Amino acid sequence: MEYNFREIEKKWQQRWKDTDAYKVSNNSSKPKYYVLDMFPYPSGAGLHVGHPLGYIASDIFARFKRLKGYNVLHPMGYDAFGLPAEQYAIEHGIHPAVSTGQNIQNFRKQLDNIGFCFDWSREVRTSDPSYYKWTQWIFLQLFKSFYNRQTNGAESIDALVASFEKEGNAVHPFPASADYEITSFTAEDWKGFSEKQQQDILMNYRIAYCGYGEVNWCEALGTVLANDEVVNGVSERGGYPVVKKKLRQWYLRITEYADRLLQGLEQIEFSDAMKEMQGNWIGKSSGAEIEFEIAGSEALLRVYTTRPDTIFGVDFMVIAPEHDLVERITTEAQKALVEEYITYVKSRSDRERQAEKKITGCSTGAYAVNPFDGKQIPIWISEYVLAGYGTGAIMAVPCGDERDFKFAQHFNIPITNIIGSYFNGEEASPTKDAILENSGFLNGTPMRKAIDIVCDKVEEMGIGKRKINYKMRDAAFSRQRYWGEPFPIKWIDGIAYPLDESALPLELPHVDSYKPGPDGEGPLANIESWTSANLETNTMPGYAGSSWYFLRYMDPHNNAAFCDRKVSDYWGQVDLYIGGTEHAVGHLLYSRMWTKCLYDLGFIGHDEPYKKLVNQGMIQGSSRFVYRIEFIKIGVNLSSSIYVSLSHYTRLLEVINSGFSIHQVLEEIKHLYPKFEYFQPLTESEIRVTPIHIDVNIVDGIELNIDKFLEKNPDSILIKEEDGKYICGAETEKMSKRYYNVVNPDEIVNKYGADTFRMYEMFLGPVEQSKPWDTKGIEGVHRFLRKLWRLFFDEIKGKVWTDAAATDAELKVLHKAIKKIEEDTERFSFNTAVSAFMVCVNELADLKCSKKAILQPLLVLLTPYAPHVAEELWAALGSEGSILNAAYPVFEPKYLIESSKEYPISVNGKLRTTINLPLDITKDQVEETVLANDVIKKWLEGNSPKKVIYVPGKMVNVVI
RNA sequence: GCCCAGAUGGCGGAACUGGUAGACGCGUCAGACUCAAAAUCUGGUAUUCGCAAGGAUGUGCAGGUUCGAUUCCUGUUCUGGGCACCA
Repeated sequence: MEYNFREIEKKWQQRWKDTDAYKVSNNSSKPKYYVLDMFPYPSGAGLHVGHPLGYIASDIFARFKRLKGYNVLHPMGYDAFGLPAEQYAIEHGIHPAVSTGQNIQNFRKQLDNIGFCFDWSREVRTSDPSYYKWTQWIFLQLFKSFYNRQTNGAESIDALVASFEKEGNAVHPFPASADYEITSFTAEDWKGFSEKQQQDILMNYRIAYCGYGEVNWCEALGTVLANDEVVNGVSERGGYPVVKKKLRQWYLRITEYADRLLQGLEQIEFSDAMKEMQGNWIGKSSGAEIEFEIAGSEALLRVYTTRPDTIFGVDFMVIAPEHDLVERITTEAQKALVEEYITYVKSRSDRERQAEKKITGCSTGAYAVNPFDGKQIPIWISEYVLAGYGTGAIMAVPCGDERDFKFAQHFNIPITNIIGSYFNGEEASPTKDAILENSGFLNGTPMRKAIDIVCDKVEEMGIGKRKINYKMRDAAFSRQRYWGEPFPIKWIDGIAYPLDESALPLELPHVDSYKPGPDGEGPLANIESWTSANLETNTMPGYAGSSWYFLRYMDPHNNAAFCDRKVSDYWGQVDLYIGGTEHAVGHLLYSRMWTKCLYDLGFIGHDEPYKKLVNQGMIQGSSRFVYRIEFIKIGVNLSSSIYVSLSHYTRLLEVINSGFSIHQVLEEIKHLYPKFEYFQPLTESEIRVTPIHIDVNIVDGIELNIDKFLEKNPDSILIKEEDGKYICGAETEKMSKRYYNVVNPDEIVNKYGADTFRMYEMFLGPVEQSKPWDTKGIEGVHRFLRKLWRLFFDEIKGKVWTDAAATDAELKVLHKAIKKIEEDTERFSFNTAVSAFMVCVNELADLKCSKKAILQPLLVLLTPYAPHVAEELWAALGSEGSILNAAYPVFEPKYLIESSKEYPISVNGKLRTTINLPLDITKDQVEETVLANDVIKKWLEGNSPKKVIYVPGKMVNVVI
């Protein structure tokens, strides 16, 4: 009997399906455990080998917990709204619902091949009206709520209205992220306001609110572009210019939750790195907001600084180019320059503005006045100051800040040194340890003390106040797109009204065209019936549905609520959440915020969604390149189909980079490929050798499969290496369709089986670690499973396992494995657990042990890792019931007790010999035994030892 | 540019709390079985000097702490992830 994995896996997958083996109940006497994967976006490229890494890990853990006696919730679904489906629709005219449905079917088939224990009866799809009904419903709750700073939580907006009617906004001043023309009003004011005014004010308090924000606008395409669709300042499609444009947008007031999101991190098990990333994203800082007078103007310049102590070192001010003041304060002389600079900045993304090393800026010609010494400070605009952070203006202290320093140097602005020898004139020093100099009344004061002194002073003078600032901004929550949840909002006379909850779901209407609507609006603006009903034409972003899906799994078919409170109280937090770090600051923050909102409003009983998070590494693709020679003539690419092998590429690159004439380069090519002919005019054009991604599946290692390549690219000329091979370049990149480096798990499952695939993905390395995909080595895992099989069945003899009693040596092997595998599984060290299985089976094979008493518990250990073969062999042993419900074996210490151990003995840290010592030996006895040893005596060379270091169970070191 | 992480043989990786660096697997070399191949089994395999016994070197790079550092500290290089409309 052979190990026929294809038959076995098919059989058990069918059996599990037929018996609903993985269906989970919301009622159980067992303790609960919730294992969740970040659900996938069902892309057209299908599942690639990177997806299952996390799924296999969570599957192993879910199965492990089940064997340990827990009621385990382990669901799966699809994050089905998103841009790619819409782009596909624009290009191919296929409705996103259709293509997404097909992709989901494909994903499901691929997932099923791997033998996961998902409870598919709980599947969710965010694009399904029965699901997004509740996304819309939750949005309405956020719209109808405000953040009460008195009680630190979300509350009904009705309570706010009641307070306004009684005492104006004295108790509830505008939130930090509000933007309204007045800052305070009385009860009388409120009652006198028009409906529109009242609603505008309320909008500034709502947790889900409407405001104005900048988007990437592409005039040529008439549409808003995602950052992803903008490459080097132009649209990815077509290469058209992209500029910033202000549009009406929905937002979530996540800034009000900044502190709670920060504090919440302390109670949850995220990695320190993850907590740090979230903390940095929130970016809490304390400092002061200070107002500077502007010479010859009524206007005041408000800056935020974390270092008020350096106020005498301010040599210039920088305000964001889009700052309101720019227009008011720019002098006549500077106007033209400033306008030119602003046009330049408009074409640049926030990222570029901060990343570029190039220093740019422009003086406004205006001067601010230092409130303490009256010094006139020039005001500049520069792209490195962003309008969205702080007040959009900074006071620049070049001796203390590197970027300010470089700016001052570049524009020849004189630098005041206030930190004495900490500043050497070569580079800035952000020290807080200096004693202040050149600082008026602060001279001689340590910087740390000066911070408070200046804060007190500005508050006393009424020109500023202490302020806590957050880097985090409110979350943009609308897209000018089709394929997303419609907002349940109606606009009447410029006022947003929520739809009645009974009208939900507000279904996404069919459109004839996915093209954008007028004035940057989304495709919904093209629908007559939609606009005439005054419905909001924006849709929600991709993260809307994923911000609460973990709750829907608990109660997926509930039509009366997003999740019954009793059910969410039973399952509570996700005990283990597995997913990539790429979601560190997006999804993970948003879902934490939604959870807190739902908690505040009393809909659920916990305010952090995830108890523990494990970040799986990314399985990267290993891309392959061929190198094409291209001739460029006045912007026209004269296409060639000559591809050079890697070493020639390196050589040509060298020639081109060292400034040789095109003629010489062409000669070089001719040298490689004598048949190469070129026309004289080419000598006036430019030549390039461009790496081009090719399908990894037609490359063997780094050697191109020339036949397959020529099949796809006929008429190509390949300039090969001397040995006749064409060698490709290689690079590690994200696995993606666009890089042609996607490896499909189906092929591997088909060749080696799901169990081998599962164990191999785990064996590759730690789950948390990123690594490029490589099938080298999968044979070893497959061999292990066949070896295990042979402990049960022989090709000739058939059944070889017996009922004989196990020996102590055999029990020792088993119990060692139980201990190691259980520990490793518990701490997510699945790769070492797989190794432990291999060691165990090798040892059993050496002992020729085929005894049921040993093999049966071993199979239970194996179930989470290789469930199909474990079930099959379990049944073969004539065991009762399904192995899925077996009890996890308990390791017995008595089989692992050792009386003595071989210790390494070192002299001064150098290993010299080993000695067998009893485990219960005392420190003194160790010293005595070791010093009496002949080898050690020799190494001591008559010296008396200074001390003997004995680490029980580990080693002994003699120091002389 | 900013934030986070990683770097160990020919390759993937192990070393859990500062204590024998290289478990386990791949590859490779040698051998057994075989007419032969596949499969399977046995042994070797960090580098270097040596016939050997044995020695020296060795965890990206440069330093530091320690009897002892892959592990801790400082600096640095490279690679990967994120940077607010990809998901």
